[in-house]
Amino acid sequence: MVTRERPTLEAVARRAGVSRATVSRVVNGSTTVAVAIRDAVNQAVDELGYVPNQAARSLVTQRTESIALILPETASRVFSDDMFFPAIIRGVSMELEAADKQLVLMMAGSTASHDRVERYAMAGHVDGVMFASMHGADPLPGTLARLGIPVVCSGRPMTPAELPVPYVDVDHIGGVAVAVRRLLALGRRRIATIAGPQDMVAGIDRLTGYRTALDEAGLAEHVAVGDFTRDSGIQAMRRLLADDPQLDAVFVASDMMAHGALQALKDAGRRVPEDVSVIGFDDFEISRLSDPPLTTVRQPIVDMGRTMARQMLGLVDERTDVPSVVVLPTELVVRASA
Amino acid sequence: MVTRERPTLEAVARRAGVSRATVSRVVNGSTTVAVAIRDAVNQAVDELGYVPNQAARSLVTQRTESIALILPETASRVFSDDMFFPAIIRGVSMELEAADKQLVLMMAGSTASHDRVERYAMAGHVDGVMFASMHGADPLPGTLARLGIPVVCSGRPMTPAELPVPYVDVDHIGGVAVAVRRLLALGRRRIATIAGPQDMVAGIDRLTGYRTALDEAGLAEHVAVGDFTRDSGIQAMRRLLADDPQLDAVFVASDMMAHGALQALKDAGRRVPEDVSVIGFDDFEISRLSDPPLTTVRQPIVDMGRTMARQMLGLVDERTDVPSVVVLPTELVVRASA
DNA sequence: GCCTTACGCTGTACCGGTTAAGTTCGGGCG
DNA sequence: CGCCCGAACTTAACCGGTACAGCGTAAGGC
Repeated sequence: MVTRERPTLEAVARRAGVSRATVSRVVNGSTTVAVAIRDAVNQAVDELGYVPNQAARSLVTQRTESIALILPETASRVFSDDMFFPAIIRGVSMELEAADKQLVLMMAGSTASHDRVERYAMAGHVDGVMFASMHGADPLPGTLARLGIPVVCSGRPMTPAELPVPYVDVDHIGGVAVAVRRLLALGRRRIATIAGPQDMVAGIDRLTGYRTALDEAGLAEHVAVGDFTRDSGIQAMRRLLADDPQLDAVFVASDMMAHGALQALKDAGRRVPEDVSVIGFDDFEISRLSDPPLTTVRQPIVDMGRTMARQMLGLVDERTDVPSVVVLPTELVVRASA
Repeated sequence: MVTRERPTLEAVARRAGVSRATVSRVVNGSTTVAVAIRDAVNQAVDELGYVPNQAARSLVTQRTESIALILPETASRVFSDDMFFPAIIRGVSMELEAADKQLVLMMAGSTASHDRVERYAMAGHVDGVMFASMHGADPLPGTLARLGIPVVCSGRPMTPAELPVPYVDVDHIGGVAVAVRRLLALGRRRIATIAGPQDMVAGIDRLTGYRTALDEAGLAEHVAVGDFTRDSGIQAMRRLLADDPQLDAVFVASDMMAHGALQALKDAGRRVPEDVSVIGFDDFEISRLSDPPLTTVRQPIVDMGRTMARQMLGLVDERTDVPSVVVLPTELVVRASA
């Protein structure tokens, strides 16, 4: 493995017969450089195959042109079958690529890796840190923000509002309200819910939306809690059926759990939508293809990623026109299950 | 946003009353440093919250402690519904995290982004580059390897073997052979296949496996080609049925296409497995849950990611005991569809 | 014709670490 | 007692860029 010597600015300068400083100016935005010299330098750059050394550049500019995305789960939990994180990554990646920034991906499931993330950001290895969907009142975003590192979260952070960090979220409550209203319009009156984990804002807000809507209709609530996975949806649906065999509708706080619920309902001999109406939340690809196809509240996950990345780019450029909070709309997608 | 001044080695040295060099030796493996001094330095580090500046370190060590993973697809295609890339990322990430290296994720769908990747690696921003599942005879891995940059591919590269790059792959041909043999054992004789894209080794090898096995049995082949997506599976299955309404089995080169095929068979009024046996390739999570559950050839994707990462770590450490080619076994997982 | 000004380039001091070479000092040995 | 040696630390030379002060030159003003 011949680690070929990479040419330096110095080498280019010698070949073009100018000074390092001039080459530097040409390589960056060539402001106020004579055309003849600029051409000579560019030719030397091409001939030597010169590429600026990022470490040297970062050392003086204090910028790395790369942004971290933290997935606050252990690697094994992140990519089970849920398409949330992949979609976030996709949105973020599109936007960063367009801005010619690099994406550094970090899992941070354990407390140990929390330190790792903090040290990493402190080491100046990235210009900013984005968090995808946090659990509980994670102090890390606040900590980093206090250190002057640009931070953006997907999902409203649960930390006390001492130091507010910018975030992008979707209208959970409004989306759920529309879903529950559809169940009511279908004549359903025993409407249960499978809620998400109550240490995540997405879990809490969707449950709040359900409660509010049911309250308005003067109906009794019926709640089972899952953790957004398919299996937990199966378990929760079984509990709901055991508690109230007469239930005629269920709002499920994630599509993965909704697929579990469909499975459990089928196993219990209930027909969907004839006996029980089911509405999910997410609108993953597979929800079009389930049996029956799932009515669900669509949240624009890729857009969340893009928006988060755009906020971040605004922050690192110290632009003042970046909205620090963005709430994207949700939309009811009606299919066969309700 | 108060960009707090980060303490430098110099500051730590002053506070501990020693020289920069000594602090440096303590911060890295503290070889031959007196205990008293070491403790004093460590205390100063803690008090100041010192974290070494990665750019400065990289500049002199010529190492960045981070590794790139290239997904040779545009961002929008990578995370459609296929779990291949997420699983690779997961495996790679686990292994790199354990080695305290960072993962830089890059999409490289277009030719333009090819240059971006090349320039990025040349700029010394990463210590090595891993490629996930390439199309055609991509010259990029060879180019980088020639420049002395450690490279590992997932999937045997199709480039002419001028400069062989290390890779990890699975036993496509053996796995497919086992699958086809099962179809034969079930008494099937009109066995079709839905092949993967013929510009990818995974597509080519799986088709070869099918052809070989059918050849041995003295049966005629019946091929339709898809591109690993569910939709292409639906289309291909329709063509196969139109060509030979009597077919009694189909080996499908990916689970996503197999799910499409199941859909198309159901639409055409065929029962699985009574009328037609179906075997897929991948063993994604959802294949346990399809109707009927899918018999499939399991490939250990997460392990591929891990193995790839381990090879890479060996290369950057210039260890000589790293196998440059690893072929992982596949395994037939029998469920209801065949 | 001389001085001012602007322009364009060069020289060089950093950025914050690592590491080879140099210095100091205590102890073993002849 | 002097010499030599090694351990433990300091000094200083890089790594490869950026940016700022400075300087030469040509154009412009009077």
